[in-house]
Amino acid sequence: MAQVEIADKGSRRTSPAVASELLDAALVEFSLHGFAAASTRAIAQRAGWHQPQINYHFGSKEELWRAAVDHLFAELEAELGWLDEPAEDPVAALRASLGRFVAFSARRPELHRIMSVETTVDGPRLAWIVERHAGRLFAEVRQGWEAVRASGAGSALSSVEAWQMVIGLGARPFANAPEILRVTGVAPQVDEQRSLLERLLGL
Amino acid sequence: MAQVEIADKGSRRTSPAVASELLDAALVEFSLHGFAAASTRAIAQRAGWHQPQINYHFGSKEELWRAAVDHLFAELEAELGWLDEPAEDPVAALRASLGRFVAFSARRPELHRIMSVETTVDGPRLAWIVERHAGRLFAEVRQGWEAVRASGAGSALSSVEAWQMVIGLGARPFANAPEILRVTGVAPQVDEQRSLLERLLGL
DNA sequence: GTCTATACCGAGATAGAC
DNA sequence: GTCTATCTCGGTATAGAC
Repeated sequence: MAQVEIADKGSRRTSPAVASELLDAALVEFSLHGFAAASTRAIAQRAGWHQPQINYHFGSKEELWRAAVDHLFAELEAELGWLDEPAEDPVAALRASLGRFVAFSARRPELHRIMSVETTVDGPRLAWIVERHAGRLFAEVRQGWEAVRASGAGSALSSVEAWQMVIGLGARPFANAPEILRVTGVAPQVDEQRSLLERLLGL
Repeated sequence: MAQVEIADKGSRRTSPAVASELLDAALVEFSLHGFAAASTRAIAQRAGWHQPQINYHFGSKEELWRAAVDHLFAELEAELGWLDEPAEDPVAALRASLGRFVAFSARRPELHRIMSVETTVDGPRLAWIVERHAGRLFAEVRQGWEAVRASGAGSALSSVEAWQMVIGLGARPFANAPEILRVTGVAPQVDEQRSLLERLLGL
């Protein structure tokens, strides 16, 4: 194979991008196998570096996980670009955010995979991720949905129901794409999931 | 604590239920941590037996996993009680099956947890579970949904979309209940998820 | 068939040369 | 900062007494 799978023995490289490359590799491994089953050796190998560099740059596997999740949510929020929108037309604003969220979920299935695997048991990582990221995300969705409903638009659904639909139909299908493909024979598509959501939400 | 956490040292028990008890414990551990991260020690301890008995009764961790999944799907299919229904009224039949599925998913969140954690990567366990169980389940749902649509009832959705909704809104919320509770402040309820699904599906 | 003891392996973390 | 070598721990599986 032409691709380098691991740093050559005896060779010595230097790069300011080590941490960044380790983060990207960590996201893939953590999302595919979960925190406990992912190995720092596999992460380092995927990034083309050595395992002890994880401890050097991040201190521990747990801190690497937190840094990777921070990195991923930062990417999502940059794409959503909230906070600055004055929301003149709440329906158009929510439709736009929804479309960006579905596209992001398809491009970065790691986010929902990590959420899903790390949130079946109520442990410290769940508490951390909700307090730091997911809670704020839900608050934004709830606010957007209530604005839509107050304007007279949207289906007769609570914000919790709307949230469940966004996650269950806008993110989960891409995170579990291998399953859906094998079971139904078709892979989920961004446009179809988005239009399904818009129809069901009445946007 | 009154509960025995592990067999007492030096004591010696015998039971025809060893395998069954190990299966139940395995379902909990596998669903909470995934196949790789679950440990056979923890499974045996949860059941009150010793770790080598897993290899004695099942041969390997992998075979224990398959036996546990078989056991779980058998429970589901017994509850659904398909195959014998002549489906005179397709809407009533699907409504009834849907209600039973949602109730089962709440009572046994292990099923969707295992599906979710084992189906993000397209490995041998995904192929096994789809060919042996999930594929048949989808075929039943598709058949039921197409009968509903042919009778003129139901929302204008494909059977794949209906399937995604059943999983995403009828099973996932209970599998990830800790997350939903922390994020939204409310725990998913059987009646609410069922009525939400019936509304959206037009049943 | 149940149990103790242990072989063997891969994990995360660390020491220390460079 | 990067790398090799290694420590320690916990994992599955197995051997063999009972």
